[in-house]
Amino acid sequence: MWRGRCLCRRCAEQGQSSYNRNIVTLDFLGTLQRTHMCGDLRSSHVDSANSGETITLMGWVNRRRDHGNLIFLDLRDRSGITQVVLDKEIAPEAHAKAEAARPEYVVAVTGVLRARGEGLANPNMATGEVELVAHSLLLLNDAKTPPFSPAEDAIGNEEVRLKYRYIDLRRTEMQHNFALRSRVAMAIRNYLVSQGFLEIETPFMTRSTPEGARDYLVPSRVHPGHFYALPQSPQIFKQILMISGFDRYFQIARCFRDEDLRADRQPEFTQIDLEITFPQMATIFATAEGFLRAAFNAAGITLSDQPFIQMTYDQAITRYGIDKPDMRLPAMVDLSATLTAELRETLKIDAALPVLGFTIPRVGEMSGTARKALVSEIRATFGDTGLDFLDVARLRTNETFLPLAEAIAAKLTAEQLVFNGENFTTEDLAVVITPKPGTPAMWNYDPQWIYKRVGALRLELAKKFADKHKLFEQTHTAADFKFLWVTDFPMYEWNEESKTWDAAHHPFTSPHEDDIISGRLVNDKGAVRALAYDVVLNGTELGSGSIRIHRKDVQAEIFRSLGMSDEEAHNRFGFFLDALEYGTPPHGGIALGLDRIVMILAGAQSLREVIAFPKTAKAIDLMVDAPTPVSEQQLRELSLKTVTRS
RNA sequence: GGGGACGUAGCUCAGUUGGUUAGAGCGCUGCCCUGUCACGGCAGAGGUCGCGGGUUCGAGCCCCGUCGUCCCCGCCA
Repeated sequence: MWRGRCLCRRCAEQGQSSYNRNIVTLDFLGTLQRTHMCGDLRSSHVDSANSGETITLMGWVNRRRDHGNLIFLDLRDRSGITQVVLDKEIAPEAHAKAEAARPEYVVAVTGVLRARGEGLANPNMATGEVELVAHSLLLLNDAKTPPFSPAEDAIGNEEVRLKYRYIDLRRTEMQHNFALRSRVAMAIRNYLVSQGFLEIETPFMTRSTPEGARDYLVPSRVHPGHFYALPQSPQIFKQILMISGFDRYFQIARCFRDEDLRADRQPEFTQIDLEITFPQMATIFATAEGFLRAAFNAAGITLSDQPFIQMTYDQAITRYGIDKPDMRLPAMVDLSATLTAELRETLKIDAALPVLGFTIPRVGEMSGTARKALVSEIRATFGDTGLDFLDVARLRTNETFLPLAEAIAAKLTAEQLVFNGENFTTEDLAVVITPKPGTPAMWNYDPQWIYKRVGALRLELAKKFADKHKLFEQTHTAADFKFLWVTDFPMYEWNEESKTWDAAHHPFTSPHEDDIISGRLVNDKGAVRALAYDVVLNGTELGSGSIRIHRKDVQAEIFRSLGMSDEEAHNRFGFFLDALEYGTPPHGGIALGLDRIVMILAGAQSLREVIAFPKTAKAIDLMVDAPTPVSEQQLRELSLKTVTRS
């Protein structure tokens, strides 16, 4: 064995003295087969009869502890780690090879499993009762010193992790995440198939429909100047599958949206997409709840059989100030009724507007200084928004306001001060948000604006105090997961910029039948409710769906109301309008984000932890380095020319 | 498009008021070690302080610009 510095050009250039410190002679695998996985070995596998039965493990060197004539290798595969002992007296050749082994070398070990002696067991390891005494060791491959060690719990920065994703993915946590993801996806498939759903694939190369998100485009070589688009969702295809009579469709489908990213948004992501004919919302809810229970079950969590709670969009806004309420936090309460006319006068609070209160658990334990800091923080958060707040604990110290404080406390005690099974005193209440007089122009006297702004503050403060109050601590039981359905979304949203009505969901969503019959669809767009619904878990939107329009006349009316001429609608969706004319059954469905479900189940803070090869916030794949420029030749073939934008 | 945080050894980070030769832990290399399991001991290597410009006698530190990563707002039917 030649030992010395690697002299190859690459190492010389990089100055990496660490590469191949010892040039080792690598072994061939030959016909050797693995007999066990590292993480599976237990006392029951020990060769107690001394029959000499051997075990062969293969994997990566996790750690090496060299005691001279005795070397320990922690051998790792996806199942776990087993300690291998190399004793110079027992197996001198294997021992010599182990001297050359380094972390992340790939090795095969054959030997006899033995129980560790008294005091030698490691209770922190699943396999800590046993160790493999090596008779032979094969060095199947060496490894450069990795930029970070998969054996370490402390993880490096994301840039390095993403560049060397294959090393990052070796970490136990990541291995668990993807095993979990696989189990969850399988459980969902099994459930849906058992409910009579057919899995049908739809195209990736499809037609750009310039609604919603920006498309990723694919240029056509044979049709210069023409482009396919990657699907933002299989929406139209799944509706056409219903028109085609497939009755129940599902797909675990990749979707693509060219929008700015977040911790919970990737440019390509995976949806559990399904659609049924002759739908009642209850059927769709039961189906989604069914596969969610199956998915959680696959993660070892048994959810209750009770249907998820439901609330309307309006209720969500007035109680939580957001359309995806986190039910782990107490709701807001409208305290308008507790304010007498005199108090409103004294406090200069507008009689027409809501006065909202919410609790911050144990805020009463805060010191005076901390409380002051919180107060100025809230002021800063609101900025010059025309909102102000009252600190109830402060109100209690002022005789004028004592009745108000008592009234508020009484109302909150009734409705709010039991949280996570604990009772709080009114000292826990910090804030009551009131619209300040004199600056109504900023929010157009819109109560919704107040609800949403206070809702945002509620979330911010919850995050701030989350650790302190163990608000989001995971016990990994059903109690950690608060689901709900939000229904009756508005059909339209007013677009202040373009002065038009936009579809709040998508333009294939059916309005409430009542709102069609009553004529509201034409006369009072702002009041039209959609048969659209979201499923929300712990403040995260897991998915959304709707009952679709199945009548051509209704679909045409919706397109018109969105400011789309018949001609324009025909240009964009002609094929779909045609399809609607050939016997379209009522249909509806839903799509849920698989990545988000797995992220929550894994207790991860980012989708990147549950997507094997994710992209950065700027949509770059750091491992393969994509996107890249392409050759002039490729561009010419596609009849494309790049221009530099100023 | 906007706001914020970060960028110093392979990794995690420290670096005082701008002042001599930029440090620590881990990792890495060599030697020693038969019961370790985050092994230990001794010795050693390793730096374009993200990049570019400016101020200054002097810049890791101050200023301007730029690039990258992360978080948030806008955006995501």
